[in-house]
Amino acid sequence: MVATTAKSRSCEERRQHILDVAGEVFLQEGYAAASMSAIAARLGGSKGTLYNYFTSKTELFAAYMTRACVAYSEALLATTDDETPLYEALRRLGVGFLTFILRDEAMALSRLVVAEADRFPEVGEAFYETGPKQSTAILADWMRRRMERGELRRAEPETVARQFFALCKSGPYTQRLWNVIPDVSPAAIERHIAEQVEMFVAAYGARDQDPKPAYW
Amino acid sequence: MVATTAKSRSCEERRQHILDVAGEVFLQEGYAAASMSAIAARLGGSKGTLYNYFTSKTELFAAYMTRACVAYSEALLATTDDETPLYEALRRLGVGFLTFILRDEAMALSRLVVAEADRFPEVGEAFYETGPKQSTAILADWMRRRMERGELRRAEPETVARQFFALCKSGPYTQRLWNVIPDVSPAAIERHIAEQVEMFVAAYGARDQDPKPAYW
DNA sequence: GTCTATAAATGGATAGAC
DNA sequence: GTCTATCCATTTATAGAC
Repeated sequence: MVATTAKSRSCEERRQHILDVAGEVFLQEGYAAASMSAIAARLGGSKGTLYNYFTSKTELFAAYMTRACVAYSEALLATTDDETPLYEALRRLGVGFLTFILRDEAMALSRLVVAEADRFPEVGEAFYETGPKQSTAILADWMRRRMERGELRRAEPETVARQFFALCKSGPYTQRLWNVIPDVSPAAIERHIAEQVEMFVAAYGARDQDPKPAYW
Repeated sequence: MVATTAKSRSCEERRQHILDVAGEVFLQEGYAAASMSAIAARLGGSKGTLYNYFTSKTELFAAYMTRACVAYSEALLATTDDETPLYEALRRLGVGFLTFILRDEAMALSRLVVAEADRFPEVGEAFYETGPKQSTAILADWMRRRMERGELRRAEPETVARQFFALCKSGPYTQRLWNVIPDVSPAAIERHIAEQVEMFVAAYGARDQDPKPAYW
């Protein structure tokens, strides 16, 4: 059996590899500035091959974005559990979420979605459906269980979940989006989340239960 | 005295007019897809003229963006006053802010800033310095005065201001950024802000003062 | 200063050899 | 299926007439 190079694998594998490479260029250059020539060059192949897998640049872009958005959404589910005390659980959730969306790749994807949502409505749609919508639903469920256990005041769980995410995205994340700060240290993430959890619990925490730990 | 056409005014006026027209194209097409030819065509002039005022496309873009960001920031100052009761004042602030950033032009500018902040660091910088930074400072001052009057709990005013803005930007604004909702009605704005003010006051409102009005 | 015309390069997309 | 070569439109930027 002859050894196969990375290029001559199965059709589906090669297609996925093209999406990987195209994604790098799209994330770095943006849709309009990313050229099929550049993608083919980085791929090591030719434009002809590219057009053999995708009939146009728009199709290639849409294919990459939908795949990327699905992958983006599959990371938050692991951080929610029902045993950890409220303060610590919220802190972990916030740190995990903020760390995740602050990765270079995630930032670039967010920028691309925002930039092209107008001209490619299916991109914004795919991102929302697979990312924020599911994350919010998962967190809302978690909030609802904490409410039923009397740890949080009764309120609309969806709204509460959205507010928590919004608070996490204030500060460092937003400033990174505008590129006014170069990088965010883990310590800065912890500090920011601590502030947000503080406010969140002040608003929704049940008064006589699960008090703020003494070591805070 | 001969009548002057719109084109033959003073050099500075003409320059400003070019920035107006270029801005329309940049906001609609994005930086990379906006061509100097298209701008010249919409201007009614020629590319030669364009290059007489700006030596390159990047210079034209940077000039437009810095001007646009300055204009963007001059709208929030009017809505803060110290006499209105807390609930009503926060509601007005929130509705005014959200209405402002939801305008088509403001949305397009935000998209462009986020999209190009990486490739044009001065754009993100100009936007932040003239917009969010000043807005936050103004609101923080206002929050501090409310704290001194005992209407809000003591806390870091800057942090509190950022949190309030973040809450306003959750929901409808974010969903418009991703283009998953077509438009936001004034009623939807009021409803969203009411929810956010509710949470904000629950977190920071002084317990025994300025209670939530009965008609809420 | 503003125009027309054009240069020089690059874009997306295709044809045809192998 | 993948390559080389090429078409044709469009891009940024410039040259030169008026």
